[in-house]
Amino acid sequence: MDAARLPGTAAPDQVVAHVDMDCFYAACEQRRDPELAGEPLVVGMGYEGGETHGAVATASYEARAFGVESAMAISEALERLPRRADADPDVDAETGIYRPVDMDYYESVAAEVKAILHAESDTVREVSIDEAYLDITEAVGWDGAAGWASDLRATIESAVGVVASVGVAPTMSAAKVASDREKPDGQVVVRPGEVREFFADLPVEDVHGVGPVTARELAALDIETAGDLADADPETLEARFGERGREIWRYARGADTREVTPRGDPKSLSRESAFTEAVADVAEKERKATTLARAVADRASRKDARYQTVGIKVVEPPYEVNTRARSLPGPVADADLVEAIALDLLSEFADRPVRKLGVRVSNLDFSAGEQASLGGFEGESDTGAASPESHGDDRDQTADGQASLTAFDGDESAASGAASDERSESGSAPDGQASLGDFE
DNA sequence: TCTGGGGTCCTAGGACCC
DNA sequence: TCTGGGGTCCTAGGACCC
Repeated sequence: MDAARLPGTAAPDQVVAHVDMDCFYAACEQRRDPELAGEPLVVGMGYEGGETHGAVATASYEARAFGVESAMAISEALERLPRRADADPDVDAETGIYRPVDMDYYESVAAEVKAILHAESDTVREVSIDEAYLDITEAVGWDGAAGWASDLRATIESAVGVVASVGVAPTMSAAKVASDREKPDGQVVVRPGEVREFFADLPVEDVHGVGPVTARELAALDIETAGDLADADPETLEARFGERGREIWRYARGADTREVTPRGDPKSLSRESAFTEAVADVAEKERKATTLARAVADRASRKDARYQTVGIKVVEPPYEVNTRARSLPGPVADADLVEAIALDLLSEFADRPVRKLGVRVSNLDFSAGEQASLGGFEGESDTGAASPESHGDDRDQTADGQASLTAFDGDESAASGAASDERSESGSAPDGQASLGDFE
């Protein structure tokens, strides 16, 4: 659909709202514990009460006044804003409150907000726990946009007890920037025709898709504002940054042709966790990898996802990221197999110090739920078990599917067990090669 | 900057196929 | 075998987003 439009041509007349919760994790903590309202509050990831490890996930505005920022190391945040629990009550110093992330609680609060959003529009794209785009072209339109945004913010605050900012614009990228302009508890409406002017003076990092690396390279080209980017030569940008170069150029010009669409199924699921300090001990690394593998398999199973690829991430000091992955002949749902593959991939790093480990499953397949009713299906006859959409995948699932799985040199029993389960579940096409041969 | 956790997309090279 | 073109899938790394 987007491809039908030439780059740079106007998007269809679309009214996009971006709703962004303000300091969401901190706001959730304050909702749960009203005594935290108005306090400098820091919510830390990878942080346990009383420790100094981890990073700032969210700081309340009161904490930001002390220079505490998102992604900052907790140790540094503590230097700028000492922890109240550690402070000498006799010394009159400003202190803050530190809390570890409680994702389950934040998700429950987010669900209340999302329910409100879905009542406002049929087309909602949830981008993250605290952010969503709404297509309000039909439901609201331009004339009602400001009043609608104001009502929405009031509804969220009174019904859920957290505060949101709203941006409305003709494109997703402009709506996103607009919601950020009057934070907290603010709103900005950018009308069609105003987008380029709206962007002109913003730092180039505010353009979606421009991060620290690209911003540095752009600065070397004397491109510092979104206006500079809009005026730059797209050929030069493309030569330097590939397709993304042209894309950020279009965004800076307000020519973002993306339409708001709901998010589909996830492409991958992962769990990762850092050690407090780098660890070389094999057993300790394996313990963590096992825990992560179990957690990721559990997450997949709760989402009814099968996976065809299992991978690990290994971060070595100072911050070298390594990834390894192995694909299977067909999708599986088998925690033992995830664990065995993760440990096998990890063995490459046996004698190396590691600061962080991750386990990921990808190549996800969500069709298993539909096949569950065919559960009685057994054996080699492959009629019916494969859904039409999975036909292409089945070509890979030749008779050697079992051999490939068992060839994996980890836990043989787990691997071969998974292989036979898998074959009976998805119904392997015994001869994918023959059809390829017909091509000649 | 010495750095958490969960994702997405793009690119480049290699294996393999006809 | 160094000779073509066209394609797919997989792995690994990088940049980015929140």
